[in-house]
Amino acid sequence: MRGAQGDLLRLVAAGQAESRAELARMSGLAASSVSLRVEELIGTGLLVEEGAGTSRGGRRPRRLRLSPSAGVLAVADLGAHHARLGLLDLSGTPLVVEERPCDIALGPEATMDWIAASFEDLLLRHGPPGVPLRGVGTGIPGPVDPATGRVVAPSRMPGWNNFPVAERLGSHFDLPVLVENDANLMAAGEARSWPGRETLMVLKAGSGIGCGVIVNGALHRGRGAAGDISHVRVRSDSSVTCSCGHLDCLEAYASGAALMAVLGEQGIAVERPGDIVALVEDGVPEATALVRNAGRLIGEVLTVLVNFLNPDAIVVGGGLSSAEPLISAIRAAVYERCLPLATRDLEIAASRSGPDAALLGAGALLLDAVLA
Amino acid sequence: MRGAQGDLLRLVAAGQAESRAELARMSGLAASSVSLRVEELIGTGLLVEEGAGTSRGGRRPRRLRLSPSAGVLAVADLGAHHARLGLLDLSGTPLVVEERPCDIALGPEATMDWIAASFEDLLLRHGPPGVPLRGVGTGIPGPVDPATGRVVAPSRMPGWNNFPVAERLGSHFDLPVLVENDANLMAAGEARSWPGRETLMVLKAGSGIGCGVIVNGALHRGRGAAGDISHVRVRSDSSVTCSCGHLDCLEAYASGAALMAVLGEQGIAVERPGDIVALVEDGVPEATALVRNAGRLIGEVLTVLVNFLNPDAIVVGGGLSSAEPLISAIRAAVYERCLPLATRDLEIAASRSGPDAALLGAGALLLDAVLA
DNA sequence: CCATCTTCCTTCGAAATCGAAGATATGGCG
DNA sequence: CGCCATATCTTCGATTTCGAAGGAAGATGG
Repeated sequence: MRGAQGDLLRLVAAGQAESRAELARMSGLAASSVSLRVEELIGTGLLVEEGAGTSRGGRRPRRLRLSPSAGVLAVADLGAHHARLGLLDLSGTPLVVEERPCDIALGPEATMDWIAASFEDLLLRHGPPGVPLRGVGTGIPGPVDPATGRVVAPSRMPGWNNFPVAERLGSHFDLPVLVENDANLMAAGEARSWPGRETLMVLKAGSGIGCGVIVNGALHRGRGAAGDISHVRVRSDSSVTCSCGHLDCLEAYASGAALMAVLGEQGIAVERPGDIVALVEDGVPEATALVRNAGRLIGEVLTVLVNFLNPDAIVVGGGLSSAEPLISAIRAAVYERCLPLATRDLEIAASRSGPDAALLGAGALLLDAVLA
Repeated sequence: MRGAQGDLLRLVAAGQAESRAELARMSGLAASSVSLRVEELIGTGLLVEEGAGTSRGGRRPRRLRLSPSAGVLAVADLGAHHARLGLLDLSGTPLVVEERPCDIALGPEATMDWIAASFEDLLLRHGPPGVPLRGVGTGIPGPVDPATGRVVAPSRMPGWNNFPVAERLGSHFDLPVLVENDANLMAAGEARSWPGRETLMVLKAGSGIGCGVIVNGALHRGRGAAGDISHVRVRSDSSVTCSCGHLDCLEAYASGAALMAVLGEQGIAVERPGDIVALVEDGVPEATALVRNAGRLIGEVLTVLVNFLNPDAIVVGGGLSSAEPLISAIRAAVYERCLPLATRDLEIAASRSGPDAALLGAGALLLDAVLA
């Protein structure tokens, strides 16, 4: 699984290569070396040959796939009140995905132990017999220090500050463990749906506002908080104090939580960001206006970042992302104020990976650890 | 010069390795392979052995250096009214640097031909005899499309839009040619002075405001305009229309040109950004207040970007950077409003590479092309 | 249907790379 | 001073990787 062998498996798992010829092109190794190694990998049962692909004008390639029995990954995406949990094969294809209620206010120990137990449960009920678990990972709705796997100064996770999440989760499994910010995972998941786009900004618009950054195809972590845009000061007539102690943070105006609060004051009861989307689709004008305004504010913040980073695409995901006015308003703001060179081929679009993006991202990142 | 050989030369040139042992560690090759290749490189005259280094507790390493006769690079940093020109050896050490007046308003053809002639002149007068020219490069005070080497929509270079600068400069030399935005070159130059700091924002505060971005040790170009912060809208009571057509751009308030205009209105004549620094050092209160305010505005823009990118350091260069109040004000703004995780180990400091940063950056980037 | 081109994959000798062992050189310490 | 620990560099046989040539399988086009 080490070195060159790992590289080849990674290419196949990531869907970047499907045949020996493609592996040779992508890995830079000689075709003959690839053949040798592939033969070994088939021998050890990690790869399987699976029929022929489509010809590109010559002999048809013999398609390669990761063996379904090579292993599974258990991944989770932890939210404030729910968690999505899933099993993936090593190529990142979900075998099963479930959503279960949970409450991060119970604290990090209880929550991590609950995730571990849920993984065991999923494996028992849906894990293919005899296929080993190869890695576990979870997303966290707060900043994670990549060096230590600890949660650092989360704004809405009381009791979690500085808790060694990765260590606790890892204590249940003697395996590679991944703990990462949820927006970062979403970004890693989307990245695979945008081939050819090397630099992405992936916005997570849900109860909060998060953003994951892909630079040159790789997740940019910074010090663990990279992509944070929720505490940017927005231009506003009124004046709101954010939970972080500063004035007029984007999150205080444009997050799902902020919108729900405003709707609540107007006597329109909403429980979760998805309810806002439903209101917008039903044509409730108050909701539409709110969402459009949120999009404008987010878009104005993004203009700065688009000029600075010059991404190839801005991908909008999260519970609010299916509200069409949100994306339109973001588009309008960005295209209006950014430099022509920065917007020339910039695509601004809704998520392609859907609600499982974070789980897919966890799989993609875990794969690197597993095949290291 | 190809492949592994090039990698070893690059490591030596970049100062990342000084002995065979270090080369082995940095390159990942086996010590024996390194020895073989180094012997070859010494044989072809590209490397020379130069005395012994300091022991780290065992046998002393035999220090390796690029041969002074391996080649020279001719580099320039083009400004609005002046150009810095220099010759570097392949390890990026300047052999000679000169500043000459020039005028980009004469148009791209004349300017590029003038640069080429100046390179020839420098070589005649300062080039070591028999040492071949291995590459040429220049910085441009405007956006450069990395794919085509053309200037794209420059705000203050009339007549240059879409001109194939790299092609024109290259027509004089049958060699690798580099054309890059000036702030990007400065960033590439600073990067070598900040070992261990992988992600940098390098601010160029001169007549204009530019910024170069280093992510994971490599220059981030985006679509050619990455790092552009001059047209971010700032919070302001008054209301100024920028040359780009939008309201209240940072550049209209905090660039050297803007400061000079304000000072002019106050009857204080200044010719170039350096004069402002002199006024500040002389304790002229109007100048100090202006510079401090510019720093605050720049700092407020940087807060957004620091939260987003989580750089390891912010480096301030350019003609205004030696004005101490500028950096203090930037520091104050950033440390006040950024997330703790983002500022925990963030360093905000003046340039370490000095006025030749852009030339050094051109050398570093050219080296990659030369040793490709 | 057959010649020809393209692409995929394997074979096999040549070349590069590795890695273990040893030679060389130095600092530290009793 | 002599011995040991450490680090650098080289030697040499074993292993891996390369690359040119060729075989296999299919597309294309008369």
